[in-house]
Amino acid sequence: MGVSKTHIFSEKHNQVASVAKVLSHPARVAILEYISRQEGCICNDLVDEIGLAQATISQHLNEIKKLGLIKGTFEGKNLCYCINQDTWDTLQNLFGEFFQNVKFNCC
Amino acid sequence: MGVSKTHIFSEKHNQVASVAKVLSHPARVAILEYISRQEGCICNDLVDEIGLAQATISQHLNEIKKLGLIKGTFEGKNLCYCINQDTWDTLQNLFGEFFQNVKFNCC
DNA sequence: TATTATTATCGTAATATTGCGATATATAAT
DNA sequence: ATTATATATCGCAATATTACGATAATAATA
Repeated sequence: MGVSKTHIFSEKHNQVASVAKVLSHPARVAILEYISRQEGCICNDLVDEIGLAQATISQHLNEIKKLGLIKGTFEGKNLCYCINQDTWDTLQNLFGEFFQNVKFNCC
Repeated sequence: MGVSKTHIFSEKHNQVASVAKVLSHPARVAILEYISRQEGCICNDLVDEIGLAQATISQHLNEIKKLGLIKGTFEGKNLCYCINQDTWDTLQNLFGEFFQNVKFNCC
């Protein structure tokens, strides 16, 4: 049928999956790292840096934004995206805990 | 066009994305946690535990296996899946580093 | 070797993702 | 207000993922 049955899984498992989904495309991983290296990055730079069309970059940015991992503010006529530290910490912990728990419980 | 341009990204970024992809479905997150809680788990248990068809569980297991996160051995007539500690550690580090680096570099 | 139980694979339908060109919207400067 | 530049959204085509029933393969036991 092709439609994920998210309702049969726990809140936690769905959360981990949601975070992972955003990181499951190399473009988004690259975007996040690039943003973190700049002090505020400009979307147009990303188009050159990453090598995908502007529309595609915008789409990827939107998926990252939906998770709350980045926030953008206008500086002059450019949009400056920045890592949202609070969300980042939360998701890092969520993920770290999952990895640690599974490892800890393992046979 | 709908085909990911993995070749334009760095090895590291593709690796992170590959790991994340496996964790990007709640069923696989749930499977990994369940396996870690048992000492060796049986695939048939998973069908009851998770609530997806046997064929679907098998598919998900295969994707986890392709990453090397689990290994299965036969015990009696049942397949016992176990977390592959080595791979787990490696991927945990890969992921942890990415999270940490981005946070560290952030404005 | 036949039987039974477990797991994997095949085929297929539904849905989701990726990518891009075209176009719309938004902001700054003129 | 008009123009120029930056970013977002729309529409579409190609491909990938998810799920399942049916069936094949595998392993233990009778």
